[in-house]
Amino acid sequence: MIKKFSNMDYNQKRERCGQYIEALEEERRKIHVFQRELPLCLDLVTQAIEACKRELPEMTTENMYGQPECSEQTTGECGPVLEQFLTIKDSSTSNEEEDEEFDDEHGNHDPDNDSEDKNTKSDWLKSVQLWNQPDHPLLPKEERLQQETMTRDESMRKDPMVNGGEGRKREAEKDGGGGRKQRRCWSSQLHRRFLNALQHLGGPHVATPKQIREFMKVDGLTNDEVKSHLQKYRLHTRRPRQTVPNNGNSQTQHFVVVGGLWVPQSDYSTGKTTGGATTSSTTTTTGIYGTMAAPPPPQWPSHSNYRPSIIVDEGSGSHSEGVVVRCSSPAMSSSTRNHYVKNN
DNA sequence: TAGCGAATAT
DNA sequence: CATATTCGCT
Repeated sequence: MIKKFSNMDYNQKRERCGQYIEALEEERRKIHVFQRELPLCLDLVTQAIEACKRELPEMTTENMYGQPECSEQTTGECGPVLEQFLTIKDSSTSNEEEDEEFDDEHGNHDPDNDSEDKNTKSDWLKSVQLWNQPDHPLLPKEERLQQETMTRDESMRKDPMVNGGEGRKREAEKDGGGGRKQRRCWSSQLHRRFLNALQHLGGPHVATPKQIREFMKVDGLTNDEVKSHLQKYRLHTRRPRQTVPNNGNSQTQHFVVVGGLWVPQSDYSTGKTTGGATTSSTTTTTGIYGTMAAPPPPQWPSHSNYRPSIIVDEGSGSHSEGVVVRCSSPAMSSSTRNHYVKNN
């Protein structure tokens, strides 16, 4: 008798807890958009979720969240994350092609990052070490890896020189200017840092190569490389429109301003309860470029795969190193670089 | 001079 | 294509 009752009670409890977790997860999904503005908030919710889950070991162990935290370096303690992110592709030494993709949580498909993660096989077994500088005069220093979701697979990566050998040295100075620079391969890690930098600096059009480079804190990375990459990035993000035959589904994405942030309407409105995938990232051809936010041009192209995520505001004062605090109100464009896109 | 962006070269 | 390098400008 009693037993049965308590059992039932337990079940009820479990159910309630499950619901609670669901609710929390939903909240988390919502605020995920503001990840950069409210990192702690996100963290808190995440932790709450995890705590709840721990309490219910018996629950359908759908461990969706590997280890959501530390997705961004935002908070100060992380400090400058120096790593050897660079990778010089040496045609022959195959092993690159790394894709580690899964920085941000996996459990929920955030429409934003989603575009980035997709097409990646996320095998990242090979991963590691982007940009080997066999020279290794460079910093052996490295902080705790940030966006590593290393749970038990942290094994790899972090061994900067395990890959194919190749004893290239940087022929920088002396040489006098004969040889071209090594082709730098922007690994996804590196690119992600780049993206982060962009976000924190206010978008591809306001961040300057130098700032970006400094923000990334990737050793060995030069201004020119960043500049070049930025250029490419801008070109890609410029107008993703038209290109795709626009399959009749003129997705009128509306963006609205929330607390100074541009955000796709569908992201925070819609009372979607669980399904997550509101914005069916349609034909996001954007690939890795898609993740980025750009300052909303005077009139945003209504139907484009190009969706902004967040324009920094940088409220969290980690160590600001020249972080440009910029409010992304539509009216902002005026002042400094008022020419984003020369509307042609 | 340094930095940026665009154009151009590889 | 994705980088690298050059060029013109501020």
